[in-house]
Amino acid sequence: MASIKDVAKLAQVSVGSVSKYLNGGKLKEKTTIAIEQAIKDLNYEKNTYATGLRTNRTHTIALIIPTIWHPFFSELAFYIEAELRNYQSKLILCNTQNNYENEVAYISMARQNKVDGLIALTYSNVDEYISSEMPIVSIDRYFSEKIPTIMSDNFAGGGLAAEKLIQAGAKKLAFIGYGSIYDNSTRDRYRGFQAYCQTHGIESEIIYYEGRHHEFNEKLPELVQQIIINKAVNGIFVVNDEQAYEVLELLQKNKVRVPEDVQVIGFDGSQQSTNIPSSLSSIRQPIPAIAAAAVKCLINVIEKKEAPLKTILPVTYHPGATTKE
Amino acid sequence: MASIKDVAKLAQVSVGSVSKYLNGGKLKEKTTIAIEQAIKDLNYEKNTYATGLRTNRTHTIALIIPTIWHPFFSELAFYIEAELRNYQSKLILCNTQNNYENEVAYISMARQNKVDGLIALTYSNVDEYISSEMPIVSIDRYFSEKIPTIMSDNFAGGGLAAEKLIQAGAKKLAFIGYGSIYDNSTRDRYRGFQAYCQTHGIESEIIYYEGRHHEFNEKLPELVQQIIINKAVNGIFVVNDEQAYEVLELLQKNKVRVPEDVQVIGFDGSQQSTNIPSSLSSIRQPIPAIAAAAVKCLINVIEKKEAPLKTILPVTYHPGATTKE
DNA sequence: TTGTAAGCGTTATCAC
DNA sequence: GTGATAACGCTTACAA
Repeated sequence: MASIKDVAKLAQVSVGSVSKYLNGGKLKEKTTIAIEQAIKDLNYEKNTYATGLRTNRTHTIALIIPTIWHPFFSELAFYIEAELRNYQSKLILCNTQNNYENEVAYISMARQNKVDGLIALTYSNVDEYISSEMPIVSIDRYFSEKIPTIMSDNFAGGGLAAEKLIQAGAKKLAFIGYGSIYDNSTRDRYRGFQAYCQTHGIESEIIYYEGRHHEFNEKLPELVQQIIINKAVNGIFVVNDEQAYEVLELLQKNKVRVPEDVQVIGFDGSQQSTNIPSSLSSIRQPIPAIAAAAVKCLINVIEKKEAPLKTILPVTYHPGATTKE
Repeated sequence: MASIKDVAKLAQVSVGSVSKYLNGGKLKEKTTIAIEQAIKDLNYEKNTYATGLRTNRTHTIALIIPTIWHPFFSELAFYIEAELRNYQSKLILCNTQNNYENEVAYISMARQNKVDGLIALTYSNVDEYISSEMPIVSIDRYFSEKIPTIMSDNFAGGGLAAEKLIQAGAKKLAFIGYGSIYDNSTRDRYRGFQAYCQTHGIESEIIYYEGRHHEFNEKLPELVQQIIINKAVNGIFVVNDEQAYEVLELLQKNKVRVPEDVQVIGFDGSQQSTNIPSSLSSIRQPIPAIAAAAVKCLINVIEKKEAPLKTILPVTYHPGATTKE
């Protein structure tokens, strides 16, 4: 592997000049040409690690998500990676699998100088590991005053779901969902939902389980029975698409027809790039916009420029086959 | 950020000793304790870039795929990333978006010392960019004698699809698919299919389009009409799940009932980690095994140990709602 | 405009 | 066992 020294020698100039050339400095045309020729001849490529060691900038950022194996996160990762290319930066993928140790390990990577910064989507309490030194942007979860956060307008999304269910003829509504203690975004979903119902005098149930995914899933059959049988609910807003599919299945088991008897709206609306049919009505998060905002924000933090502490992006309603009309 | 020098000074030993400690060498107990204390006090972490510069090993590998925003690739990436953790290595995610320039850019990353090796899933003709110096493992595509390849048993999968269609009562079969000129894996799918049909005296049509995704998609409506209307085919094996969904949609438009009139089997069978209902019958690739084999193989190549040049892994049939019984 | 040389944080090779 | 020290490939003053 050719180094900058080899280039300098072949071009008969100094390493300083080659370095200047590589970093866009001004040189005599003759020098420039000689260097370019030498680079070509030697098939020279800059060693990232030497540069990183010297400059403390690696043009690599880490994306921390629960799992890439999920339509929402894979779409998000897709757009973030694409966006990073505009900044000549690479993406290190970190699946935490909701494992606290994994999260901490990945966050400490930043301290080892492996990455310039972090984009994190986590619901664990990792605050203490996030030093204020380290450039970080959070998606969906609000950490503290100092960490810029990008999120969808969950509150408005909740309201939109209620509105659409009512417009579609539902009379009695319910929200079903869960979230961690640190998760404000899912709370905002039902708060928006609730606010809409109160303002418009609509009967509604709120079922919010504070805890983990699988615990919630265990309770779900009972909850669904409850609101359908006992409460005569005919419009359900579910905290996310994944759980909405779960609810749909349970409704089917209970011989409830969707959308004839009960209508259902989910949240996320991440699409398959493939055309796997997605029939669920959903409140769609603006994933490309989230990705763009997160990357731009992080780059600004890294370069110590101004970055907005809170970015809230509008959601849209995406009708499917689980609502009428 | 504390460096090894700071640790040495605080522990009142030399940097050499600290380095030896960090890399598992033997030291007097007293020295060890002093170093451990200093590391703790200073919150010291090794600088990856200095190590990388010195050792030419970065514990980072790049995964090159068309797009992470696809169930098959996101499942693959999930398992690869998880597997890499066993080797203390990180994953850089590279979406080529089927763009040749992107692929080349990512491959050249390896030469810049940014990654120890590459796991590539690409159908472009990037051979020339892949120097023999660089550790690389290919998934699904066979490059050359020198590059280890991991693939599913596509040939057997094709045969399995034919067998299952026949078992389910189909009488006249067809294969529909496409692939790039360099793509042998999709070819093997129909070859296995064809071989089964010939061996068992089954009437079959093979439609294989050599070219790109979107071109094939344009032709698809015509092709489907052809085999349904003119050829009276009642069992279709489609080259992958994505296209199979496309075919299902076209059948529906043509008022053909699935599976009553025509049965369909896809290929890939990647599941959603979420429970989005997947109703397509499919030949499932063993994604976790592919991931494990690819990582192990790459690590061996990097460490200049023996690695198998060809690994072929068994597929399974995953019945859904698009076949009878 | 160009060259020289120090130094980034490690590892590794020597002596001691 | 331990301590100096050169070297990895690059950037960046500073000198020429």
